[in-house]
Amino acid sequence: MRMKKNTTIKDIAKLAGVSIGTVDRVLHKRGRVSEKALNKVNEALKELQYTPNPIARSLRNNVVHTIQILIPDPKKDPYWSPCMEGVHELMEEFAAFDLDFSLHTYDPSKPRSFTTMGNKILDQEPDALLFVPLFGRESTLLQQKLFERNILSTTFNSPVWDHVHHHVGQDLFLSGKVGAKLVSDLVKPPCQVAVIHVEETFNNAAHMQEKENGFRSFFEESHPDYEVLTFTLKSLEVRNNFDRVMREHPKLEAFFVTTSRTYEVAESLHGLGVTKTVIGYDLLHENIKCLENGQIQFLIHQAPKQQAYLSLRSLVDNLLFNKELPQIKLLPIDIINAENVKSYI
Amino acid sequence: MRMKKNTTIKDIAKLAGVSIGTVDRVLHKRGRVSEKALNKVNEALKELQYTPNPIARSLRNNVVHTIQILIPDPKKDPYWSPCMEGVHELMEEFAAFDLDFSLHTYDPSKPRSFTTMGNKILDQEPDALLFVPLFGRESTLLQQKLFERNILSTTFNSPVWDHVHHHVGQDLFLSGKVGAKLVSDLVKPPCQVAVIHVEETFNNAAHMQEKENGFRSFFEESHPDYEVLTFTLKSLEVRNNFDRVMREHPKLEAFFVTTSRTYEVAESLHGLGVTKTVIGYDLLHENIKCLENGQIQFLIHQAPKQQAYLSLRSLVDNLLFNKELPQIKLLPIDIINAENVKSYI
DNA sequence: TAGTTTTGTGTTAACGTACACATTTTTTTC
DNA sequence: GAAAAAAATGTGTACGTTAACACAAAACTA
Repeated sequence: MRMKKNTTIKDIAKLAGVSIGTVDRVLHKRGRVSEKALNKVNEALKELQYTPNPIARSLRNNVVHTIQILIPDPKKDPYWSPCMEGVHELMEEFAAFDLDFSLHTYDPSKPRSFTTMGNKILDQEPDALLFVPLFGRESTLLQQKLFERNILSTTFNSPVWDHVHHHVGQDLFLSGKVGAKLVSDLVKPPCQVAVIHVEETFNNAAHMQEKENGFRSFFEESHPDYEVLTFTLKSLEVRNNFDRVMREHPKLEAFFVTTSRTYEVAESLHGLGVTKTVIGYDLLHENIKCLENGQIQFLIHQAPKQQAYLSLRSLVDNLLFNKELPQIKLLPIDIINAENVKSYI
Repeated sequence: MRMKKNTTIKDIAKLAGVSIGTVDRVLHKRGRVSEKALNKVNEALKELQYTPNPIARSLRNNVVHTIQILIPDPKKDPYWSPCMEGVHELMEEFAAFDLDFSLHTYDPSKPRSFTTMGNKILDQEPDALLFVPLFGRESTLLQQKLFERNILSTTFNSPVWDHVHHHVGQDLFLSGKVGAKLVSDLVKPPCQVAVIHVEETFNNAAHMQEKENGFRSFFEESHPDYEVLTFTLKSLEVRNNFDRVMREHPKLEAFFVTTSRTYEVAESLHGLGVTKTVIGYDLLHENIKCLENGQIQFLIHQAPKQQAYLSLRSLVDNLLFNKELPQIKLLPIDIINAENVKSYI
């Protein structure tokens, strides 16, 4: 079945009775075309519904694009290791293209390391930068500099609150509500439930706060007979001092952990010999283990790998094929339990 | 912007001290190359890590590929309408390429209409066919003919059990287990729970049976104090005779509906004035409404749009860029409740 | 040894786009 | 109305891959 091929500038040129050079000048609005020719070309263009062939175009535009990537170090926090995978997957997929990737990491507990690496990257004048804006102030600053220097950029995971250009992530407020809904399925009122923020340093605060807001709003709006408490703990405190929390609040029935350290809460509870409801975030190895042995009931999957892949992909599609960069892409909030977890890994 | 470009056939030729023609003959194993030249080229190939530029290749291989698509008619069953979207999305994305798509539908309740359309498609000798193999026997037959005629094909949603070539779908057995796990979270033993197969005609039987098997296995393996009953009902029976089921089985606490007609069960229960747990499949409009007003607790998302998109995408990637066609791609089993549903639509 | 086939090799023309450059046509200037 | 300037248009080449083609050298025939 040899159907019609797509129309090319040659077809347009023939129909309009001009040369391909003239058609090209019309297409790229570079002037030097008489009004008469312009009209004829435009008519032909409309009649044949021309769409440029992106393949030929990118073959011709034979430039090496440099893309830099700046994400938190997976060695410091295993949450980021799927991002690495996503990035590498894309890099392999596009290995045959003239793209020059460089991958940098920063310490997720040290804003300074973010800024330092950011500046180093700016010096290299890349075509595009993908980064995780963990720290609000520092990220806004970087974003501004990128904008000034006309460097394309996309963020993922944590949004930059001031100047959002392009972002891939999740609706964190809604994510908190999802957690709340699951809690309300599992424990019945009246009772106390807790929001627990576990983090070495209380950075990434906005991120966790959004989740808490969503969580609380669910109960305030439609389930007032739950009492919601909030605890902000360091990782060490969870492991060593959790008995105090339980002694002081014996009526706590469920725990909503806003970070990937959910397993620490689950393990502490297990260590204390109590069986409570625990809901948290992310498919870390430790979390999955707790999920499977019943110490965690649900996890919310933030799909870091997909976030990294998709955000990088949109940059690549833009550079290579001139596809439009989407402003904000919100990924689904996946609910994970002991059964469907297998289908996610 | 000025880093090393990827190595081309020309670089290989220069390093090996031969012409690009010779290199090409080596790459495509078309003979007419002396042993000496072959060795030199192979060495150069290894040294420079050559990967062919897929863009230049597909520009050169300027053929119109015809791809036919055969899916159930969304007018007969709205479950299929996201598939349409997925297909159209891909078609737009690849509009600029020389691909000739044609979209055909069949009546999901009439195996004959599947076979008829299938034969019509075979007559056109397409390069590739994407189809939903709803009917086991008929699909196997079509699959065989496709194989004989060397027509590329991919299936999605329902697997062909005999000759699986390439398939995108979900693990239906696991899907049933997920439903069971959710049921066990919401209703406490001892009690009765029901598997309900709702379908006009009992086609697609294997599909539903797999889900039931998974569901039952969960309880048999680890939760023996639930009693599982199975009902196979026509849509009309659900609407008119559901009171009989409830009268005969007053201890039924939860319902696991294996098809997208979950809302019919939920609405019947609501009509009878009883509040029970209902878990089912798919993000139909009606199902979402029931989810939001509490008549359905959970839905399992089969991601028909993604299935259609990804399966078609793998065909396109193969034809256009010679990417390998994956044998089986299993998508995650998404759990949907009244909150996270917003993030999926 | 001349004539024929086989085998190895390099050259070249596409594919569709984009842009520099050459060439033609039109307009301006004196 | 001829020369110069400006504007409009056409031509050629490159991007990397592929395959048909041309041509030479070697290997066979008779």
